[in-house]
Amino acid sequence: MTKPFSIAEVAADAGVSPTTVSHALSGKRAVSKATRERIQASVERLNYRPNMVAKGLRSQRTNTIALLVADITNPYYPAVARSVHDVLTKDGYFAFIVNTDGDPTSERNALREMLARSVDGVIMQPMSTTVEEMRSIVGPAMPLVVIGDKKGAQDADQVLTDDAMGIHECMRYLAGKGNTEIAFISGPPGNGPGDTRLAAFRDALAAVKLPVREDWIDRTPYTRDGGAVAGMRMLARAERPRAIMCANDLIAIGVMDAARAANLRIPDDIAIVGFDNIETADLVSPRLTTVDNPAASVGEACATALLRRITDGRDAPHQVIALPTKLIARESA
Amino acid sequence: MTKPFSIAEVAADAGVSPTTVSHALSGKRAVSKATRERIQASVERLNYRPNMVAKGLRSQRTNTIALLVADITNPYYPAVARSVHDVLTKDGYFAFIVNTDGDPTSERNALREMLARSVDGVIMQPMSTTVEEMRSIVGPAMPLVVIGDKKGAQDADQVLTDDAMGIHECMRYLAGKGNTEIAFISGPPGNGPGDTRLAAFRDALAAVKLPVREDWIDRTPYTRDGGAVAGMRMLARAERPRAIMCANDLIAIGVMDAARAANLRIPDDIAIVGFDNIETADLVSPRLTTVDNPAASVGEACATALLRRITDGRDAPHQVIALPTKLIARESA
DNA sequence: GCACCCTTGCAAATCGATTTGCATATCTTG
DNA sequence: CAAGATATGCAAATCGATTTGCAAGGGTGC
Repeated sequence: MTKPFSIAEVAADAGVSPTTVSHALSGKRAVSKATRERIQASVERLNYRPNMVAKGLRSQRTNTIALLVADITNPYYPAVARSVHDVLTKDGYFAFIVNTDGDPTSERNALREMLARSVDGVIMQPMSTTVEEMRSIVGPAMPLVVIGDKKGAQDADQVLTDDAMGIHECMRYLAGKGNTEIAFISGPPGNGPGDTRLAAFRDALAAVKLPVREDWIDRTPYTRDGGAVAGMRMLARAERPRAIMCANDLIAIGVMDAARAANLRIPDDIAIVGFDNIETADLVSPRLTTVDNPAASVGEACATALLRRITDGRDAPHQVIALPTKLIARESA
Repeated sequence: MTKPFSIAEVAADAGVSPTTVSHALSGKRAVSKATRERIQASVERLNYRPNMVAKGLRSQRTNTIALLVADITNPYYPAVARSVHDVLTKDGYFAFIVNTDGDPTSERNALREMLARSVDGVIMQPMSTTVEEMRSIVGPAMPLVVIGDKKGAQDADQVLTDDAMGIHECMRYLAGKGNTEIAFISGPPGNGPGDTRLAAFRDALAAVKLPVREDWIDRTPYTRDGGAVAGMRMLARAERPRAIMCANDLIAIGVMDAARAANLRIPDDIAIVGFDNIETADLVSPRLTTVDNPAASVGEACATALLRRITDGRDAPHQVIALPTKLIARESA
């Protein structure tokens, strides 16, 4: 065969109508044992599987969801994607994974494309788009789970990590070791995790009674290269901080590159801490002190919340799932 | 609105028939300028986008492909996935990414599921399934690009890396440094890259006139943990090799863990080399000597080949794209 | 033996977009 | 100005599965 068999062919083969085949397979209406077995035999012989596109059109359910991330190349996202995948697969769902690069236009386009594809739901970590804008694109009925943005909880279910918790712990740790001159390198401004973490950083510094120096706050793309560039910028300042916290581990690794290039010892000359605790953080040298972001739990929570929203419908109460973060003290700070 | 608008609603709004809207949008039949503009205005006002599910059912083209990988958590795959994504997006395609864990049942199920979803094509790195079996599942018409398996080129387009090239170079390098006792830790047996690489290893040893010791050949899952386990096993042998080549970088990193745990210095006591050259390879300490597997080029080649196959149809000549690999000599060997 | 119910099966409508066949309106051209 | 060509629009069929409404066959009870 050059094309999968249709229900009509199964019906013909079994000598019944397509209706009966459908009922026999779905069990929505009784079908005599004899007929059912005959149909079953035909199904197996022809290797029939219902066409999900047709099914999706009729039932308005595609068993498909969208996972929108900034860049799958950042190891944090595969970890999320993997547990999302594992939860979904059990229920027969599959995911489109789309990279948006955190770009507002890409984010919106991706949302529109996914809507046009009738996905049953969307999981997204917005970088440049507010939850309200997202909602306005996908319409009020689309199940939507947003990673890590407390704002807009009325427009979407939320899975948020308590970034402030880990960052406070981190600042206490740094201050406890005598660090008073601490910089922060965040991601690009917008609606991404960098903003949340920067805000938490400001709070945390205040909590340990340290001043915030605006000239020690920088922003750069969430990549190793971005970190290297911002790191060089930071370390080239006339007054240079003694510690740098970064919005994610990739930036921190880039800053380590910059520190090495500037012949600075880590952590003696410059302490560096990251955020996420990606696998690599434990592998670099010196091993990166960072805040653990439980990617697998985030993914699992997102997928579970989304599936629940899909089955419960839009009137079910909003879900807000908060996950803890914690400092992982290693060698870089 | 609680649901996207349909072509019928656009037609009603513009005061024409759905047919005319379709023709106006596709340009397959002339539509007077006035009508066309009126339709365009309605489209924009209602924010109409054609329903891809309906379109897919009618046209038998979903603008969707499947990317089947063993485990998206292995950094090699995100690198491939990213360039696949970038090529596809330009042409309005999106990808399901499915993890198979290299398990034969999962691989087959995934193929069947993707077939049922009418994807326009499949990119897969098979681990336990032959190309022939894959072809028998998806049928003769499905565009299929396989990563790295020379066998079965009559059943699918191929993107293969010349693993033997890098491995020969590596053995020459190792032998040149005086290593004569070299082990190989491969992946699970089946149809995956480990088999190809192990075969190349045997050839390469012979080429540098070194004997192959069967007790220095082991197999383990393609993960860091797998590498750690096999590494411990290997290093606990009465006669222990002086160098270990691994089927991928993750295994190599696990072997480094094992070496450290056994208080062995790398590379002095035990040289370790990996395969893939994932980002992390350059970050671990000591920096991992490995064979570069050009993931981005692989992804790009896969996506390009698949799109071409989709547009050219199944009678177009088979594509076999070979990409070079090369030794990246760093510190671990 | 009649009425009623339950089981089982089918025809037809539906989801939304595309496309073919047909019909009308407009335009050329000799 | 007649006739053929061209432009433009619509109704209906189609893709494949689901589901509703209808009907026939079989069985039961009184």
